[in-house]
Amino acid sequence: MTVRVRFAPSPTGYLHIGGARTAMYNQLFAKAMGGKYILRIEDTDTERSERKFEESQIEDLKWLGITHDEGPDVGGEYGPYRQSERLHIYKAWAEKLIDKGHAYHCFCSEEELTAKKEEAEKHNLAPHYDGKCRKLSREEANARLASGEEAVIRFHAPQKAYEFNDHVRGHVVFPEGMVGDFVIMRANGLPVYNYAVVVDDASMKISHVIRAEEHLNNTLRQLMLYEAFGLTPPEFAHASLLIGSDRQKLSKRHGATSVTLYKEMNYLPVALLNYLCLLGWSHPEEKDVFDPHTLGNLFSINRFIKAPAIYDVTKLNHINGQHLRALPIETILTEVEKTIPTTHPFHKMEIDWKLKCVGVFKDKIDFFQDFAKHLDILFTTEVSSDAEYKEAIAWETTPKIREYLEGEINIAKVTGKKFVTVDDVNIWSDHIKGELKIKGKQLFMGMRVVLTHQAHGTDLKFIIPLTPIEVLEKRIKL
RNA sequence: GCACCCAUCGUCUAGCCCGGUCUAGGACAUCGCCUUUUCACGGCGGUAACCGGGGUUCGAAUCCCCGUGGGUGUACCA
Repeated sequence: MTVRVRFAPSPTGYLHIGGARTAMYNQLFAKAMGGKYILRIEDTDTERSERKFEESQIEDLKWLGITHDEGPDVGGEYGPYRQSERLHIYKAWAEKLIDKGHAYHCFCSEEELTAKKEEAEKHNLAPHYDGKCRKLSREEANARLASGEEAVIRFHAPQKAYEFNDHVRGHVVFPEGMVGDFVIMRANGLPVYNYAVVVDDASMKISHVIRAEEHLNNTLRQLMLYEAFGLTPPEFAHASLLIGSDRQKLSKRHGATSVTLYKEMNYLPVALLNYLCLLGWSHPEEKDVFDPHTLGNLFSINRFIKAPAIYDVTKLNHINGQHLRALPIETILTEVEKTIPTTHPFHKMEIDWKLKCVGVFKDKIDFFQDFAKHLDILFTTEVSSDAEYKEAIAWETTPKIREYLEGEINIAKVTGKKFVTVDDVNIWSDHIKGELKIKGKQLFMGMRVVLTHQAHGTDLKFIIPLTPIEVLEKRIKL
């Protein structure tokens, strides 16, 4: 059997991270099985659907590297891939259902329906449709339709138990009577989700449906529909839900939930994917930093976890740092430069200097934009106000260090040096140790405080050779 | 209300299907130590979990039942 899977978002907003995860699982599964991954746009909710959201979702998917084999933008032999363009199919299939007696037109008004529903709820009964219009003859229904009366098409739900084997939930049983006759075609001629999904999945030859657990209950209606059409349902895998720290389904109020936002915050797409992949699925070798795209056959549908996962950015940030550090130094430079203000002296430096600079600071950052703030130690002449700095500057040994270093820096300046070298720094500390007899904390902190105006920071051997001599000169005089 | 699903460190999880090798492993976070003394990276180590109760069994995180808690669904939304 050829594996065909799909991701079917509604273009009612930006791509949600939960959706991105589902899309990734589908694509990964298709790749592992040598199958096809299809993108279908479920835009039957005309009130909320917008083309711009479809476009932005496709763009975000592309940013994440989740590319589809068939879809509205790339075509394919099972199109169209937008539900709004498949209306004739839903209509035709609905006619088949009516012919076979599995569906019927329903003329009940909304008021009538809500009244009955409230009544049922009052008696603690399931608010199922009572089947009033089911009793209408075909002729009668057609006559009312011809007279211009509005009607929906309802599916005659069989009253019996259904069961299926879910790849992550196992054997799931839906007892008899869970749902009543439900609407499959609205009065405006548009199909309802549970129906459209079945028609599309069947006609697009979808073999496996991998989606989030919120759809588990929907499977019942879909099973009924497959049965009525005389079709074999696809295989199902309901992955656990992504939830917030309050254990509720992840939504906007939980903070950044759209992929677009992560893109704007400069997250690495591979890091987002990596983190999302691990929420509800585990690597067979227990790896936690990897590129999901390279998983290959390692991606197994058997490694989904049933329990919902709380989405928490802390670990995502760490993974982002891991992926960032693994990047070639030239790439980091390019990305980092984009985040530094254009007027910053960094941009005027030589390429070798920049590369060295990135080499020194990349281990300290999880995000490209964190780089810029580390640059202060190389350029600023401001003085730290923290207590440790004040303490070190007040030691009686510190002025001696300052005096000696001032001379050294002047010599360097006069000889035309733009930067001092690592060797210079080593010679300085040797001199201070040997001639000035200052050692230990007084030595290192003293040098640091005098040369950087800070009590803490990266190893002096790395930062001093990167600091412009004019900056050192200014600092030493203070 | 009813139906379905779920339940291992604070968080993500391994182990559960095929009971013993689990005094429950890893990662994030946190705490401590190490790396010519500071920050970071890294390394080492610590704190920290099988929801409760029954049962089956020589033996249960693993199998069964009940309870509790949480979630999802119950639309002419998807």
